Amino acid sequence: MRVSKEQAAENRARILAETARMIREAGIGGVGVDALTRAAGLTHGSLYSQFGSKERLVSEALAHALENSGDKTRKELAAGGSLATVVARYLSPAHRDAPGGGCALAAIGPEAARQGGSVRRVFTAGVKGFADRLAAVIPARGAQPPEDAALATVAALVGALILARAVDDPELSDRILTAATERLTAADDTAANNRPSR
Amino acid sequence: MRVSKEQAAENRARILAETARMIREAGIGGVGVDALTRAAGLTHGSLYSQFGSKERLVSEALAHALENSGDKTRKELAAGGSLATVVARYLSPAHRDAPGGGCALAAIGPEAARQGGSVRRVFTAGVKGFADRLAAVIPARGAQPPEDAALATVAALVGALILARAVDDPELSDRILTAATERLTAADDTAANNRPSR
DNA sequence: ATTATCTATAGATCTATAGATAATGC
DNA sequence: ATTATCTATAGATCTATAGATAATGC
Repeated sequence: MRVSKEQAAENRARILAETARMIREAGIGGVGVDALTRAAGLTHGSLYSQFGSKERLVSEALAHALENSGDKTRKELAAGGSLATVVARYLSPAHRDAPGGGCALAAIGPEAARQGGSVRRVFTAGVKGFADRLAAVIPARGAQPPEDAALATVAALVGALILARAVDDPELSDRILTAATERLTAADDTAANNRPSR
Repeated sequence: MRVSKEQAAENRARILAETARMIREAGIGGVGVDALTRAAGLTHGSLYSQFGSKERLVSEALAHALENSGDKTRKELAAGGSLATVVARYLSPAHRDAPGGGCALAAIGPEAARQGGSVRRVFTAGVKGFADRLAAVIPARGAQPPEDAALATVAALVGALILARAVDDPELSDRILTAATERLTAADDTAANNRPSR
């Protein structure tokens, strides 16, 4: 059953969107090609003519997910948001409880290290992109250049979100989020503390 | 072929040790019961009489791995080490490059959130234990109680290790480790900066 | 007699491929 | 004629169970 060019493009977009969601929810190894294509209303056979392999589909879906997250941050900052704005959203209970639409870095983290080249490439670009965006708004602190401070901040954000999701104690989970938020936004205070008080 | 009590205990210990290593290297979903038992020189059938299920084996192996890591930190601190000592080891290239013997929190992170109750329980205890150990040596900073500062530190450590392992750019990987190390050990400076200089 | 381990196997599920189908787009 | 999708299937691999085996420990 052939389908119109637009229909095919729509199908492709739907597979990508569903895959982006499902791999963040279940992990890359946690979903099979059958579940991925079925979620888009297709059969698994069609995946191979469109993407060639599961890994290629996954790397494209990962890129899709990271672009969406990047857009979110960019818009937030363009609208006058600060580092604290981004941190507050990233470490919110809402983000913790909805991994399917959230940060892919925190969703697949260690699994990414075990994937093929295309997935790792996309993941690496995602880390760089996130850090670059934060570097532009990060307050200077000590001798550390903003690029390094931004990398450390990305790591702290990802780590806190991962732990908050993994622990089975809701109170501890909340505390991880608030403690990391305080720590990351107290950077402003630190800079202020180093200046003479007014 | 029955085997002596001691032999059986040895076999059990060997399965646990191999599983602890293999799940940190490949993830929980990344190794099957056949590979796990074969690494200990047994067949997969024997696993079910000893542990009953893969999940039970995995949660015991995870506990084993986290105990070993805890011992490492405890010894370091007992020998006069500071927070900086622990951070330097945790964020060393050696730890990054040897996940099989390293921190299980960073090795299975997001996957833990998708596991059954016993695995999540052990993981949660691991996070608490690590934070407790660090809280005892963490320098006071601002209004944040040491317990919260310790949680934020654990999150930053885990996140940095995960990202350093996942990116495929060796320079970026090193920079993530050094940037996070600086950020976490600069806490001492911060406290010092808040005091009158001598 | 008990039991740790092995062998054999069931039943799912996984990725991938080959060939058929049927509608599009020339 | 081209091609997006489906059906059927191959070949691995996965977790788990049942029953046999053979040595221990009473």
